[in-house]
Amino acid sequence: VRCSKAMDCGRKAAEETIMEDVSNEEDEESTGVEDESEAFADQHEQVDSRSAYEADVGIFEKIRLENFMSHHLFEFVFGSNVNIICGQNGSGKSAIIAALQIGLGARTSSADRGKSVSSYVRNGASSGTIKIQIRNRKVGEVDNRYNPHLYGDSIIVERKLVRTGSGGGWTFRDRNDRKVKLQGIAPREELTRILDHFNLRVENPIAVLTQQKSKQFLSSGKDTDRYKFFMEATGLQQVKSELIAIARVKTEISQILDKKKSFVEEIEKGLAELKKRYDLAQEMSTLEGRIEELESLWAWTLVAEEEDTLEKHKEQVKIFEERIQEHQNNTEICELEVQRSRAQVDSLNEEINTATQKIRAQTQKMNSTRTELRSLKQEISIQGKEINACDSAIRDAARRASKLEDDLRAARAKHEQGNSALHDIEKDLEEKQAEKRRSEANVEAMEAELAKLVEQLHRVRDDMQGVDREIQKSGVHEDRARSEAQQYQKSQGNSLSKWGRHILELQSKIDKAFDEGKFKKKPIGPVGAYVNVKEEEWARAIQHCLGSTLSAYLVDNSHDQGVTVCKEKRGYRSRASPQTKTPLHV
DNA sequence: ATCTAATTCGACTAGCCAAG
DNA sequence: CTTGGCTAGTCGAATTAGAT
Repeated sequence: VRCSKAMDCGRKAAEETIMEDVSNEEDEESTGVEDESEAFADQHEQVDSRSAYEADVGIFEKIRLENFMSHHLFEFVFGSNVNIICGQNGSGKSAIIAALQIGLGARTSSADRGKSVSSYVRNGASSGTIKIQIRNRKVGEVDNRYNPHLYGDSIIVERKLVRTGSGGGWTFRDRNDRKVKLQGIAPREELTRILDHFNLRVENPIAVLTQQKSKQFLSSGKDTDRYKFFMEATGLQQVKSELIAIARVKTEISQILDKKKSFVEEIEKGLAELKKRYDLAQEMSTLEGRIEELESLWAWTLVAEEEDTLEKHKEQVKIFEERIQEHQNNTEICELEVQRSRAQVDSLNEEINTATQKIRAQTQKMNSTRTELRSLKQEISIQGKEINACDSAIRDAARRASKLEDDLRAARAKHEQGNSALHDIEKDLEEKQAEKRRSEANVEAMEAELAKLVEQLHRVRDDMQGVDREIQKSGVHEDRARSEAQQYQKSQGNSLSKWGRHILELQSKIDKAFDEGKFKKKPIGPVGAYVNVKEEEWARAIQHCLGSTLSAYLVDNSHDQGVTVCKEKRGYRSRASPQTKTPLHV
């Protein structure tokens, strides 16, 4: 099945190179994907053929797609200059452009064909692959190659797309389809470097003008859109955003610089402080040297003084030695005197002994006399004790007589006191009786007051019963009013008017459009009419969160999405996503 | 090679305000 | 009252590092 045509205008303007989707050939399909990979690397002979005007680096040599959009397996060798691809609608021409964009890292939104990477995987397949070969060779003296020691004459960028979850990624291969190991650089960064090196701008609308971009440029009447397109196409938008980023970085750096300056000031202050301390330390060191000198001087002065003192002491010692000699001479004379004195003492001792013997004899006589005196004193003591006993007996008799007289006086006084107490008790009794009579009168008055209070209490109870009967009557009225309100709400709930002022009119127009066959399937809505709130207290919160969605209508196919039932816009904003939410469009 | 969790970044939306 | 510009917040796709 013919898919596309490529015409190499650089070499042979009229010659056609017909490319075919190899997946649709039965015998090719049986070879499998791995065989195709080898073929991808083996076709260099075709690629190497070169005209005099072709570029040495940065042009596409070949593209290979597996399970990408409508392509099961597709491979295309580009001509060296201008290539024109043509084919019937749906044959996959745009898919090749999209593959070049997605394969070289463009955002999926810029390729116009899908929102996520997974949407580019062919229906029925779980993953897909894009392989793009870019020329990287040197011919002549100028060398514009990118990392030739890693890639050689061609760089193959491979991107794997997966349908579910993540896991897709980038792989880089050399001319011989060998995987290149990146050292310390992320795959995405490597791709950016390659694209920057070759100045490949796959998101620039001038480089790749998609159908949507061309419509935006050609048919939009708005100057802002045209200006936006101009900014993107000329790269000024990128320059502008880079300038903004640079300005931001500059501001951050100047802030850091200010901080560092203040930091330096602090350090300088610290340095001055340290210098001051250093000067002080040096001054102290000088003073310490001076102190050492003075200490040394002082020590030698002391030494000189001590030497003078020593001389003086030596002279005194000489004087003392002379005196000692004199004393020794005196001592000898004194010893002779002592010997004479001792002889005198001996004679005196003999005289003392004889006197002592005489004293002993006199002492024995005195002792016998003392014994006789002691026996006489004992006899006198016994006589004295007997006299004392007689005296104490006389005193006891006198004390008993005195006590009897006291008892007699006390008995007489007690008798007189008893008479006066009896008189006091009689007086007290009279007072108590008078007080009792007063209390009885008080009790009678209080009983009368109590009777009045009981009567008042009965009256208040009667009043309260009347009020209770009134309250019961009011409750009955309230229940009746509530049930009436519920009935009223139920009757209002059937109305669609609460979902918007124009909702009834819109509903009738939708009904009419459906009857006329404008819709494949009747739109469902308003959404709010299908929302059931289990607990009434959440109703307002839910209404607030859902907002205008409550008054929207739902369709389930792209045909019905484009149907307009009301051209004029009344009170609704149509800018956000008019075809999906604004009630006037469904 | 595959899967998961964390992070980044762009697209989208609601709300506010000013101009016509 | 409508429209358009601006901003803050949210959501989800894409990417990457790390584990298996």
